[in-house]
Amino acid sequence: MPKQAPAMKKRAVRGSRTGRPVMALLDLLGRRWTLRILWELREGPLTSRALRTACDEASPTVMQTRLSELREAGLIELLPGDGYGLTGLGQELNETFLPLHRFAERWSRQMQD
Amino acid sequence: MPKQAPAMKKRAVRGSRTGRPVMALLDLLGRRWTLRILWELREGPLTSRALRTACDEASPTVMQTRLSELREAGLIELLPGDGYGLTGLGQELNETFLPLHRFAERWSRQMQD
DNA sequence: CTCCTGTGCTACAATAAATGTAGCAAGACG
DNA sequence: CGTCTTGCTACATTTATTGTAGCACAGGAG
Repeated sequence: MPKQAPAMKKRAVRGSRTGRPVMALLDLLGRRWTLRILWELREGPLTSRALRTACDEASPTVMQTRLSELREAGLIELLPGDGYGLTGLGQELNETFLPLHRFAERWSRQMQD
Repeated sequence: MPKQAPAMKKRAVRGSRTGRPVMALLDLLGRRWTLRILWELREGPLTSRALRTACDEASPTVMQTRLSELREAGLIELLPGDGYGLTGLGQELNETFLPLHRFAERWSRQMQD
């Protein structure tokens, strides 16, 4: 079991060495399913299995990997009994993506023409 | 479904079949280097090689793949002489991510404590 | 207690994606 | 011509993701 108390010990987020936090964040968010997981949690906590179902049956391997990474990053947390939920920081990040839904609609419409 | 000209030809964006455009967008943005590319273009066009340099020497293979995908998605375009630049739609999307930089700073600070 | 069910999580082989190195054709400039 | 730089590709190696199966643990019935 990869027990690692402090965040980012063995595998730093790519770009974190550049000293530009936004690069580390972009790399973290750029991993498969990460954005989707945060998105699916926007309305409340979900169990790991409900999350897998919501994410089009993503494999449990990568799902657990992402959940660990997001927990290390302090964006989500495991609430005993309720599954996974956004932390305060995670909610803050998610609000950044709220305009994304509206944009996606416009984007999709423009792509069909 | 209406005719879709060049976009989404052989490999549809994952989630596009759900009919929820935001899923397709999240999948597209969730591919490696995609967010970073959009970010690096925020202040103006870059040639493909300058873009590779800016993106920590990402391999040309995946860089070209991403550039093609982003072009198909109508978010960037190849400006002869100036390299790659954001389209109007791409700029619009990028503005969605502007608060990300400020958030990343806060996030990084909180992670160090 | 035993038998369910659901949780978080892991092993492992197969497949898909990304990397690293090299190189191409086309255009601009000398 | 020769030498740049551009966008872009081939290909073998390495890494990430998938799919299937399963584990240990914690309630709730029965």
